[in-house]
Amino acid sequence: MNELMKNLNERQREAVATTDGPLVVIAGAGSGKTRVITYRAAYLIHTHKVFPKNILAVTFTNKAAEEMRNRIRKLLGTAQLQAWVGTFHATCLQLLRRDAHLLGYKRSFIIYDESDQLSLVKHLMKRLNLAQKDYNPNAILARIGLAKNQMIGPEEFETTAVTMFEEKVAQLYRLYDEALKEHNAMDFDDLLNNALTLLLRFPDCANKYRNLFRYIMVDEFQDTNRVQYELVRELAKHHRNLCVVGDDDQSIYSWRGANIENLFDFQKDFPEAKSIFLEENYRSTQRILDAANAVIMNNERRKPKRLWTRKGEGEKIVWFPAPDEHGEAYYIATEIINLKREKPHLKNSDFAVFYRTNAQSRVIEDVFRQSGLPYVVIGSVRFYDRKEIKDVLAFAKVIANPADAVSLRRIINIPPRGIGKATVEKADAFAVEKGITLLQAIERSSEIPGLRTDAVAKLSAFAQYMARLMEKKTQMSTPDFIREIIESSGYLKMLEQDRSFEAQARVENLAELISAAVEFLHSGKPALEEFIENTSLRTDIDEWDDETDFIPLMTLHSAKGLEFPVVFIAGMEEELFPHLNSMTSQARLEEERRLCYVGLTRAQERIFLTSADLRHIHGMALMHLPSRFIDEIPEEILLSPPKEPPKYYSPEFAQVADEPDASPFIVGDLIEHATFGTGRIAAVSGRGESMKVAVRFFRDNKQRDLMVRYANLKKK
DNA sequence: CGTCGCTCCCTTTTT
DNA sequence: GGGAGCGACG
Ligand SMILES: Nc1ncnc2c1ncn2[C@@H]1O[C@H](COP(=O)(O)OP(=O)(O)OP(=O)(O)O)[C@@H](O)[C@H]1O
Repeated sequence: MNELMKNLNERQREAVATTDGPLVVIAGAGSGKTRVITYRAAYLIHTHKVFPKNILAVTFTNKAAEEMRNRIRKLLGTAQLQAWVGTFHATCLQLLRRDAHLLGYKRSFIIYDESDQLSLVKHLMKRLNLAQKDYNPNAILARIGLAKNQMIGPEEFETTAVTMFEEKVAQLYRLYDEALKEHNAMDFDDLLNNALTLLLRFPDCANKYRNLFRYIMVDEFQDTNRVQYELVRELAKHHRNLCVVGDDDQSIYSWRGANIENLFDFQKDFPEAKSIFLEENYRSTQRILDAANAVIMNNERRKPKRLWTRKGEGEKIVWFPAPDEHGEAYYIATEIINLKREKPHLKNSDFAVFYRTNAQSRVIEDVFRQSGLPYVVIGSVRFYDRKEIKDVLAFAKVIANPADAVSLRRIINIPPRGIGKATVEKADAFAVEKGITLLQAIERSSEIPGLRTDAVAKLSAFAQYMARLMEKKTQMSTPDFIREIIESSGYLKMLEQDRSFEAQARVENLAELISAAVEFLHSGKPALEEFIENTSLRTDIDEWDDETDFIPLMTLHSAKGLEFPVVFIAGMEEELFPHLNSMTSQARLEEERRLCYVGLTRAQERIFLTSADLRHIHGMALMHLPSRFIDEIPEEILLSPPKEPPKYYSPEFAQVADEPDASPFIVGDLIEHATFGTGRIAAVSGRGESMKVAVRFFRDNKQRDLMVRYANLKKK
C-alpha cells in the first residue's frame, strides 16, 4: 500500500484517493478532516505527479496554512513547496497583485483594515455633516459590509434603500467606494469581491487561474461566505476538482457573513459530487464526545452525525461555580497548578483557557500573573493594531502608496508639528476641488486658499520630509527603512520624552516591529509593500508560537481547529455564554451552542467548566445563572458541586447579605420611573446611601444607572 | 493649536 | 473599565 495511506482510516483513504471530480467531506469534530486535505495534497503531488503549483488549499487562518504547508512538506520530504496554501484573503491578494490593474487599481494598492475603514467612514460622515451620535459609524460600516458580502454594489444599494438610515448608508457607501478607489486601497471584503470580479469579467484571466489551480481544497467550508464559495466555484467550473471539507455543527461565523447554505449549494452546483462521512474521532475521550454531542443535540436545525472514539471513557467533565470572576480565575489557576503537580508530564501549553469575550481575559491574566503561571493572550489587541505600530506603519503606507489619504491624515500631525484640524480640512477641500490626492495638495500648500503663512510653511516642511523618506526608501532595506521612520519622524524622541511606563512599552514594541521586518526579510520577501500587506493580513493567532511553553488564553472563536489535552471554558453563564446579544433568535442561540460544541471538542483528556454568580461587565456588577449549556450535559458525566454549595468568600455578597436594609430591589424586578417609564432591574450594586441599580427601560430599550436614593423608583 | 477632563457607549465573536 | 469624541481653556 502507498506509504501515505498508512496513517489514514478507510474513509479518509477513500477521500484522499478520490482525486478527480467534486468531493465533499462532512464530519464531526476531530475526525481528521484537515488531515484529509493535507494528505490529499501530498498524495496528488507524490502519486499523481501533479505539480505543487497546480494545487490550491484554502485554510481558515494563516497559522493553519503554515502548519498545513509544513505537514505536506514533511510528508513529501521536501524543503520547499510551491503549492498554494493560504486563507481566502491571502490567496486573493496574490491574484490581485498580479491582475488588479484590470480593475483600475495600481499595483501598489494597499489594504485598509478595520480601523482604516472606520476612519474613512467617519471622515466621509463629516463631509456629509452627519453627526456620529445620530449615525453610528460602526453600524454604517457593518451595513456596507453586509451589502458587499451579498455582492450588492453602491448603485444597486441605492435603489433598494428604504429607511432614512439606509439612504444615508447608500450615500456613504458610494463615497466610500469612490474614496477607496481614489486612495488605491481595498478593504478585506474587496480582496474577495475584486478577485471574484476578475474571474467573472475577464475570461482570459479566469482561465489562466483555472489552469493554474487544477486541484482545489477548502477546509472549514462551513464558515465560508457567499463570495468565497463563488470564487472556488468559478475556479473549478471546468475541471471540477473541488474538494470541500467541513462540519455544519462548527459554523460559528454567520455574523461575519458565513453562509452555511454553501454546503447545500455545493451539492446543487456539483450534483456529481461524491460525499464521504468520517465517524471516528481521534482527539477526545468518550465522555468528552458524549458531552459535546448532548449539547449539540439541542439544536433543532441540524443533521445528526455519528462520532465515536477508541480512546477510553476518560474523566468526567468538571463544573465549578465560583462566586465571582476572581474566584473563577483562582480556581483555574489552582487547578492548573494541582494538575501539573499530579502529572508532571503536562506542560503549560497542554492547557488552554477559552472564554466568550476578550474582556474576560483581564482577571484571568491578573491571577495567573500573581500565581506565577506563564500565559499568552491570543486575540484581543493584535500586535499590528497597537497605536504606535499603526502610526509608524502609516508613514510606510503613505510612502508605498501616496494616494492613501487615511494613513496620511493619521500621521500628518504625529508627532505634533502644529498642523491642526482647520489646516487639514482646507487641504482636503483643495484636494477634492482639484481632483488631486491629499499629499499632492499638501505639496502645493502655497496654492491652498485661506491658509496662514505659518500653516503653509508647516505643510511644505512636512511634504519635504515625506519626499525625503520616499527617496530613502529606494536606498534601504525594509527594516532599515522602518527604523529610519521611527527615528527621523521624531516618533522615538516623542516617546522618550514621555517617561511613563506605557511610553517605554511602546518603544519596546517599535523595536519588535523592526525585528518583525528583519524576520520577514529573511523569509525571502524583501519589498516594503510585502511587509506592509503582511501586517494587514496577519492576526494574533498567526503570530502565536505554540512551541513556547505558555498557557494560551483565547476566545472560543479563536480556538477553532486547535486541540489541547486540558481545556478550561470560563464564563459559562446565561447572558455571557450564550451571550445576551445572541438570545434574540433561535438561529443565533444555536450558533452559540455550536460555539460551545467547538469549545468542548477541542479537549483531548479533560474539560473544566467554570461560571461566576456575580461578574462585572462594563464596571457593573451583574448576577447570572449558570449557562443552559451546563444543564445540557448529562448528569452522569458532569461532576457538579454538592447541591448545597460551600460558602465562598465574596465581599460583595457578604456585605449585601449582612446589610439589614439590603436592596429593596433584586435583579429582574419591574419598576416605574417618573421620566423613563417602566423598566426591569438588570443589576444592583453598592449599598445604603450609594446603592445603584441598572435599569433597562422598555420604551427605548436603553440601560441606565440610577442612584436608588434619588431615582424614586416604584416597584410594580 | 494642544491639552485636559467630562461624557457616552461599548465589543460578542475576526479574516 | 476604557477609548473616543467633544467642548473648554491656556
Ligand atoms: N487516521 C488517523 N489516525 C490517527 N490520528 C488521526 C487520524 N486522522 C486524524 N488524526 C488526528 O486527530 C486529530 C484531529 O484531526 P483533524 O484536525 O484533522 O480533525 P478535524 O476533523 O479537522 O477536526 P476539527 O473539525 O475539530 O477541527 C489530530 O490530532 C490528527 O492528527
